Amino acid sequence: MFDKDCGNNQQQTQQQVLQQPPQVQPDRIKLFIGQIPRHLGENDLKPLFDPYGPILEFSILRDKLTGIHKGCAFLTYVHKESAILAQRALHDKHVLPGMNRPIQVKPADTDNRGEDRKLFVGMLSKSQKEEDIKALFAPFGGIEECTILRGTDGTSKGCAFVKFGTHQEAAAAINSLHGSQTMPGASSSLVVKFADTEKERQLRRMQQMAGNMGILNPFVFNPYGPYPYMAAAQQQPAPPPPPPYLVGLNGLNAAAAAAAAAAAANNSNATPNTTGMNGTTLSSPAISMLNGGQGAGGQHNGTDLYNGLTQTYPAHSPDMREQQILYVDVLPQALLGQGLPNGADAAAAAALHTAGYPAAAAAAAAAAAAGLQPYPGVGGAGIYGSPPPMGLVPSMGMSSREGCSISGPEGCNLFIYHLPQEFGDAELMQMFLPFGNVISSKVFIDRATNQSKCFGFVSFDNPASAQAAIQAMNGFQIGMKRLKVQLKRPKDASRPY
DNA sequence: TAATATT
Repeated sequence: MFDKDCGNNQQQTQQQVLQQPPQVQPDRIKLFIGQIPRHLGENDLKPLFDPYGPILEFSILRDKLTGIHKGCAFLTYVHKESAILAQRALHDKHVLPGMNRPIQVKPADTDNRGEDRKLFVGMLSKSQKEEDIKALFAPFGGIEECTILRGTDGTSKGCAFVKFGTHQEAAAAINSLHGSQTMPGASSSLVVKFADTEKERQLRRMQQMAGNMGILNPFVFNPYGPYPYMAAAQQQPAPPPPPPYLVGLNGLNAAAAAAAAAAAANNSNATPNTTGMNGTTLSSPAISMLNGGQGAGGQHNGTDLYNGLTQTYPAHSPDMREQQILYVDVLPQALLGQGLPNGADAAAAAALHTAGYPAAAAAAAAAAAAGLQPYPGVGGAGIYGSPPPMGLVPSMGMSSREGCSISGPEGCNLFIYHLPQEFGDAELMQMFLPFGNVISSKVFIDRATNQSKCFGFVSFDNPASAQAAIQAMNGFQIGMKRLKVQLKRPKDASRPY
């Protein structure tokens, strides 16, 4: 049958022949090969694919910068029929050594990666199988793929991906099925929506990491505050220079960002059963790679009080939306070897960073290293401007688990809900210092578990600062949660029961 | 309730 095709090609015009050499079928199929062990190269795998016909092109996908094996490949046979044979013979049929899922052999997705026709389905029963999901979605169109997400033990995670042939079919399924029913054992009605795009996934990972890692620096992170608001509202004569501890913090953030980004980008390199976090030291390539990245508006050198290394911190741009990149000259050596997330593929962080994910970089920058040493001064006299009024400074002897806090005047005291679990009084204070003199910060601690209850109080010495903080920080996203920042009600009104 | 990856 191949002879017949060659014959057809010979009948084409001279120009067509030049564009399309006769031995290559114009309708050849490029296959995507997945679940390839990362230690296998092209030559190791060729024997697997050779039996189905002559191969036109076969290449393992590798990271552009690092050359790291991505665990997948593209394969094009000379003949379309070979591709069909190979897919039929191999797809989902073998588990390559070291993998825990079978090899994938299927037509490669093109530019949009099929994302516009791929659905995420949530709130499924754990007992539902691929066939059940297919049956549910079949009325809306042709299903190209249906995958239930499972843990390594094979149990369903209660969600799935379903890929239709067209965007319209997928949309129809959403319209009819989303919220239409509640599956047995599910906590709410069926969720049917378009799957996250690759960028959204990156962001999600970053945010999760930011949330997991705790301390967050609104100076770097929050694209809409606090400065723009403060400038607009003229609550403060001028943005204060970054206090020394924030210079250090930015360095920490940058290092954490490098690590976070590396870990995120590194997911593709993780061996099965391994998550993104391990104790690997942030490797030196991170430093050199990140040195190449210049953040918009970031340039000034400062001296880190911890280690004396040169640092950079954001300039006081009137619009913090400009400041979405990492500001790094030199990562603090003190961070290296502190059990940051896997930085082994740190160059990938740079890749993420330079490949059009400024928001991801910013989100990554929001994550700061665990083990941050509070700068002497946090928790004491005000970092900015004049010290708080006498008698309002939290006593050094006050235990952070006592749950009491000092109130400022009415209109100056904030309730903060949905704090990250890791936040203590000091982190809470750091987060609100940009808005004025924080005279007290208190995270509530559960006595039984010694864990944060994820809410707390912050008090300022004036209502304008409190309002500025609400404006900038209410709704501020940390990880999967959003802060809720409200005025605390006066004492006499705060006893509803 | 979010993943093994798509030049």
